[in-house]
Amino acid sequence: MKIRVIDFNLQYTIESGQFFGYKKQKTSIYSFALDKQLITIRQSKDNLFIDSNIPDLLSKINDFFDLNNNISELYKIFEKDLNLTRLLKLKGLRIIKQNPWDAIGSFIISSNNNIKRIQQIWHSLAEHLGENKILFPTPEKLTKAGETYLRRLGLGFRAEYLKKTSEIIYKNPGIIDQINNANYESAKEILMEFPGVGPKIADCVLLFGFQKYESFPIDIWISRIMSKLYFNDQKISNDEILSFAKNNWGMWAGYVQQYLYHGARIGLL
DNA sequence: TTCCAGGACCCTG
DNA sequence: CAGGGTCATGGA
Repeated sequence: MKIRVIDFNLQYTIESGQFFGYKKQKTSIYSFALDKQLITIRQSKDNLFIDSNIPDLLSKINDFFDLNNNISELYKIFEKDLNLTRLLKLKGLRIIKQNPWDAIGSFIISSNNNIKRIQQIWHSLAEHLGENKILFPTPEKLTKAGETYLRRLGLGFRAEYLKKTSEIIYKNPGIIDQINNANYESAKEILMEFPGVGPKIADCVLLFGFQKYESFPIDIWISRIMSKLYFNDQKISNDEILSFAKNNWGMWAGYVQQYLYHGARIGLL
């Protein structure tokens, strides 16, 4: 199937460290699970070519890649702020809409880890415990697998966190809806009660799993680049960065963050 | 060999 | 509240 897209870049979107459950087949050909089925996708100019027979594919692609969101407002922010003008080179990068539990589990794994190994662990979990060996395992599967099993898959100290958080959600699945229905601040508080979830991972989960676009995850890359761009390379607390992001970018803060993160990592800033 | 990775957690001063 | 050590693992 062929889908025409505007303001979308598949490579930037998939390879900007927000999503780990994909495999890159050749240059710029990706496969991942959409609606519980594996699809293969590539982009040529303004066309996406998708190998899949799942029903209602168009709306699911639009939903997953946030294609109904008009991000020209984001580009205006970049044009007005000279610190951000270079980020216009990343046009088409969008925030992927992930399954909430997938996002929680994925970013618990991300703690003090590198992207390559996060992906390795993600796929190892999927192959050993996930449905059809392609989906991120359910809370039930991870709870019953246990901490020792997860350690053998290479999770290290994160095994305890993932097991305990899985158990909480397995016993109280309604908490996902609670987070979804809560406002940003309340949702973040709920998430941070999960073992292994602090302020940064909570913000990632809220941004990538719950589409709360005002969240602004601060890792070491964001901390460094924000200090450089807006605070004269001085030491700056995360709280000050958060209020700066909220005041300047509001509901676009999450998008700005993702562009800053990817831009910093590829040496654009 | 040493250092680091999309941090969280715990303990000190 | 700020600042440090610790936690597994593998790649550079």
